[in-house]
Amino acid sequence: MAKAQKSTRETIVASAAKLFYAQGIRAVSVDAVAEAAGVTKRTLYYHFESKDELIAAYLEGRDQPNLLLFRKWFEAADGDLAEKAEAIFVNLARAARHPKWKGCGFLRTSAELANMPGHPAIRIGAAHKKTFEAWLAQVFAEAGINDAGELARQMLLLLDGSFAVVLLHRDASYMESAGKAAAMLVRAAMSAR
Amino acid sequence: MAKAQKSTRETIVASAAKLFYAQGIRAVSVDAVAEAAGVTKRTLYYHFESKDELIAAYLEGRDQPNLLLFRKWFEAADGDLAEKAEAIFVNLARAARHPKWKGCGFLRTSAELANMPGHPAIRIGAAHKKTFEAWLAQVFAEAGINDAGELARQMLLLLDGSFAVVLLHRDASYMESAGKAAAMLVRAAMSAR
DNA sequence: GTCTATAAGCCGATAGAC
DNA sequence: GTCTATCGGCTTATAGAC
Repeated sequence: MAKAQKSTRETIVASAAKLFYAQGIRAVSVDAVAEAAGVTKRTLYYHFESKDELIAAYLEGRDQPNLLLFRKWFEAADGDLAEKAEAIFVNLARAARHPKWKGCGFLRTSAELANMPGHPAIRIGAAHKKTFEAWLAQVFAEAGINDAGELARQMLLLLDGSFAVVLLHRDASYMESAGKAAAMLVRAAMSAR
Repeated sequence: MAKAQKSTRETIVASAAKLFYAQGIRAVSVDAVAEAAGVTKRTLYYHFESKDELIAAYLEGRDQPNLLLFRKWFEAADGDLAEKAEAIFVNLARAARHPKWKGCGFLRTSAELANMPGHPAIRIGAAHKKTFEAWLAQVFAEAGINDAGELARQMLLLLDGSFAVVLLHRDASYMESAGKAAAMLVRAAMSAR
């Protein structure tokens, strides 16, 4: 019952996540994160060696929650494999219509840090997407689809494409188009099985 | 024969484009752009009211060249409609393997400026993608495809998805997967025509 | 572990001369 | 139209007290 009080470190990461996602990595200063967390900058630098480490901690903290959400949407959906796959996009479209939605934090960070390919935050983002892709591939393979890996890649491309396009146009209906395309590709793979 | 010498303004935009694309908008200072262009900051601010205006000019200058490249790739490809569509992805994969490739400047800028939805640079990026989508829709419609608009949207999603995913993983083979998915969707639309 | 205070430098933008 | 010089503020990160 009694939930452990958040540690200072967790408070800082939570504030960083909120600000980095809302405004972007380079647009948010360490000062702003410290102030939002209610600690001084000195305390923040006691817990994190650098801003880069804080960025990495922000994305690290989003990895599992995001993956679980996608799985939940998939598993909760009725219908065949194509409909369950499409459900991810439909749910995402609903989320994207919220005014605070600003795309995918992993992709936006990798876009912002494109000139630092080895940055820890980019590694974490890449690992996150690989985990999602591997989960999809497993689901498709268990359904008896032949080239499950390729289908998983294509669905990932549609998903990340919809993140990018919806962010640019602020039109969540692109996510529904992506879902329809995904469903069509799944059906084609099912019938070729 | 005699090619007009580049105006100061053009020189500045060219330097800005190089630096903004290579390093990101917020990572590049106005000082750096001025120095790369070989002018003082005062001169830069004579030609541009603000950094935001300079960012907009950078993307404005990329609009037509990028669109023309995609059209060229499409038109130069042999084969049916599906193969011509796939050719865009194959050519893009080749470009993406160049070490200086850093994704799509329009999408990266929109990711970086996600907290400023009305920013002129985002408007220019959105218009650019809409023009591309409209061209695709026209090509598909002329081929007699029923829901040409929806197919164009799906292909745009695959294209922009491949920009994002290839930038994150530094693995251009995702573009070839996107191309295969696009070809499959085009073929499905062709046979349902 | 958390504080106050500050270093050392870079940021976007501007003043005024020519 | 381009220059030199500089503004005030913000940046990441650190020193040293408690």
